[in-house]
Amino acid sequence: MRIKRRPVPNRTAREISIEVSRSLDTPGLHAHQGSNTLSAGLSGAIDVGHRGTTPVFSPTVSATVQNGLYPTAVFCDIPGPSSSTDEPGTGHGVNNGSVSVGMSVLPHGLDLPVGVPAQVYTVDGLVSNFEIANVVPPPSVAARQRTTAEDSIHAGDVGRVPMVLDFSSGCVVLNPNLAPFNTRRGERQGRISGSSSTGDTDSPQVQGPVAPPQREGWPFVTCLQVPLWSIGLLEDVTKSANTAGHFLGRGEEEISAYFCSTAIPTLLRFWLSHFESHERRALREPIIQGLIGFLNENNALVKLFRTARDKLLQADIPNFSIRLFGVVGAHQYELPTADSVGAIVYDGGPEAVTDYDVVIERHSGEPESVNKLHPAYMALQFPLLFVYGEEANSDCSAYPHVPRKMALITDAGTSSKSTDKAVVPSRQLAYLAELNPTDNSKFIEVKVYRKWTTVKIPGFVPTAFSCMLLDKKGTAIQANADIKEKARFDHDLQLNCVYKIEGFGFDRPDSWGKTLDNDITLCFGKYTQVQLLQAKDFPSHYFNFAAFNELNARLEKKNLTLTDYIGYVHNVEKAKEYGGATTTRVKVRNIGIRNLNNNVVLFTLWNEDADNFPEGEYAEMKQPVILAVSSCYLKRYADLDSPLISEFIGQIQLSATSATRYYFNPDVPETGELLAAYSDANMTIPQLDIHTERLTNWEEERNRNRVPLATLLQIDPKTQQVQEANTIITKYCQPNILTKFNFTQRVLFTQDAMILQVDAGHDWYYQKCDECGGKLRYGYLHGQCHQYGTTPNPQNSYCFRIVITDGTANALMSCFTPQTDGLIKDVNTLLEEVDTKDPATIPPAILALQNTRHIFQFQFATPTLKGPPTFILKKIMDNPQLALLEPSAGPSSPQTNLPESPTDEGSTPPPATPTVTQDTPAGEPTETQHPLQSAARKKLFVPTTEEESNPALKKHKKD
DNA sequence: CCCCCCCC
Repeated sequence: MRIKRRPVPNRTAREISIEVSRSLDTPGLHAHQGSNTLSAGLSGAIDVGHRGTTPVFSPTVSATVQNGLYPTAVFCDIPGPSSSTDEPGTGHGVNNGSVSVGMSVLPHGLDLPVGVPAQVYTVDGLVSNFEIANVVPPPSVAARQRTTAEDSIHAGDVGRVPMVLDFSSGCVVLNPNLAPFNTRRGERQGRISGSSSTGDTDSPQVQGPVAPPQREGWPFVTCLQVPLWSIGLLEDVTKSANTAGHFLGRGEEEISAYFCSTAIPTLLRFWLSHFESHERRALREPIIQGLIGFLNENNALVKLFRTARDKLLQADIPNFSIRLFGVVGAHQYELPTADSVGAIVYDGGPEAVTDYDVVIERHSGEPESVNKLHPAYMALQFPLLFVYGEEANSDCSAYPHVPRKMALITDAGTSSKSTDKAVVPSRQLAYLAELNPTDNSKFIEVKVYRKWTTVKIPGFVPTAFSCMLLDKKGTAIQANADIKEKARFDHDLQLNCVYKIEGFGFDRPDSWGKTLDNDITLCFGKYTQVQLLQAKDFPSHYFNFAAFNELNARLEKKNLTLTDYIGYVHNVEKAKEYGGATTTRVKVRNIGIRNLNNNVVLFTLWNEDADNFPEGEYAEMKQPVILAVSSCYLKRYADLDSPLISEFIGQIQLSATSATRYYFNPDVPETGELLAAYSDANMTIPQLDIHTERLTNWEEERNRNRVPLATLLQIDPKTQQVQEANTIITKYCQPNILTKFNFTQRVLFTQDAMILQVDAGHDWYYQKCDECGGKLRYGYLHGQCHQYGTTPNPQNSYCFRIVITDGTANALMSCFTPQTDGLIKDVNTLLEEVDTKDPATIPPAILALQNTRHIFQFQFATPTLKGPPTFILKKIMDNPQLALLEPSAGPSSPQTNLPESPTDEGSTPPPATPTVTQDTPAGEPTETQHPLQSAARKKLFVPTTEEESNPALKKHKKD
């Protein structure tokens, strides 16, 4: 039953209770005299705060008072017969105007004034007032049984048997002398409205619960009003959280009939566990047995559920359940009239739900529909033990049945007696893993590890204060508080401080945005107590890192548990702003996180987080920087402009959420692993300081990426896939420099190197199609890129290969036109000079390049299956003037030519792919091709291998 | 109560 309630301070409660008393006079209530039932004997508890409203008290109270034997309910400040019937002889009747109903469980001191309410605080800030009733001052032990036994209704029977429990003697006695009250049986109404206020003025006046119960002089009071469903739940939940969860859905709870008397011993044991030993001693076994027996025999709800169980066991009633309906609004403090609560038979069909509020089947067999708001249901909310509110606040909706607190809070300062006695059952320390939603007797000592504001989307409206807490064992749990409490908890719970926390509730985590994998979230509320500790030895971090290869599965599984990830900071982009006045304005900052296998995933920070990334701090840090990110939302981010296949499919993105926090070089084992691996790599292979941006300064440009050839050659030559090649390359690159990583084509290196040799085994020139750049083979038509009837205009191009050395290693480099400008004269000029046009015969002018030294700018050719990487000459940088005229295919002006022509011969240079190979001219950097670049790339960023095998992909330009 | 993570 979930009822949203507001805290009601005593003063307010007092005021409200007056209204209640009026409503209690309504015939609708008194027509059912059994209304006393639920509170009979063990009842009479005044539930104020628990429901956040006003005391409710049953006719039992009146009866008791009238009887004069026991001071129970006294409604002061409220004119009414009840007050006047309070007999002086009781000596306890009036106590500061409070209502006293309940039962003392004090082992001694039973001369304490009765009628002093106990006030208990629920986790959500509600105040529950419980009072003592049926207290039997020792040595008298008495109880009265109602004299009227006319009621054939089971539930009603119960209610009219006030029970007196004398804990000092251990006796449980029915009080036969207790005058029946409310004996007038109201005509059964087909429909009972709990809120009705009409008619039936004949009903005995019931004194409205009134006085806001105030605690005075009672060190400890409790109430034995037990919601039987709570009893059931107590056990049920213990046995099976699932059952309990189902059981307590929202609003209306379907309750299995399983629990009846069997749960009671459990309850009592549970209850007893909260007493001090000396108190417990007084609660001797006979008493317990008596309680059990009493509840079994007399509690209307026990009967109700027993009836339900019996019904359920009847095979001919297939669709049977009990429904307890939530009571909301002003009706919640109305008097329980338990005799109207029979077995609640519910047909199970949709019509049954809509056509009736509740269908009650009495033992007599007569069905009766009852308004959902009928106060009978309030009886179900009267807790015996769970004085802190099974209901608790609405934030803790998932476990409304779970008692939030067990401790009764007394006001020691005003206590006239027994102030030295411990009146608040103390909680015990529990580790987070030991917490149980059914147990509120624990406190925790935790470090505030993270805190954030949970938001609701769309709109990102703040809904809660949230934090993640760590205990000493390293277990983590999330705690939430209503957004209204944010300021307080934000202040009281400081990051990385340790606190003792008690008085919290439990909830199920939201299915989305789960930060943790566990099934419990703590609920903090108004009465959550926080105490700063000077504790040490708390773990510094809690992560549940996903591996790179797990990300996809998590993504596809729609696993809404947020993801933690760790790796090297690969690169940090600047924050970019998108959108504008007409759309959504958003700031984005992407950070590449690379793992040990050189897989890079994107970590995205949004808006303020994007702005607040500590760029300066990061820049100061020693490389490499390990970055651990937490609670990220996994998604795919399709960068349609990216030439990488993986990005077309959609690169996996770790999108920051409000719960996300990130940590540089966190003190976790993974950081050590990453750093160790990085060091290993450093020892064997020096880091490449790669600059992807073209430098405008010539001198800088010609010195850009001066990576020793020996280093470059260490790059795994077996790499075939573009992506793999990229990651291999990035492995040797300094983090935080590369933002895109299709380096195969893009990264330009420079080196001062000597030409050792010209490869004589390779043609030195070829005829290149002017349209596609493909090789024109002598004697073969090349019509695939020319309209029929047009004449190809082949151009000659160098394609000789040279072996260069920088002193560290030798490398093979292919030289195509026009990138050989500056190295050798134009190919056509040379052709006119040579004696033979045979491309296999290397002209002397080319051989003369041997043993000359130059500044080469070059890039990787497409990795080959075998052998070390080869390179493509991009530019001779000996001479600045020449170079300035050269177009470039560097990263800032990516290669754009998409030459076609099938690679019918792998060793010949028909440049058929956009990828550079040692046999392929690495660019056709004519400016006119640029407009085609983007579209072409979008269509064509497929693997080289696939492209080569699929001629259809190679269409271009002519379209 | 549902809705459920922003960007190119």
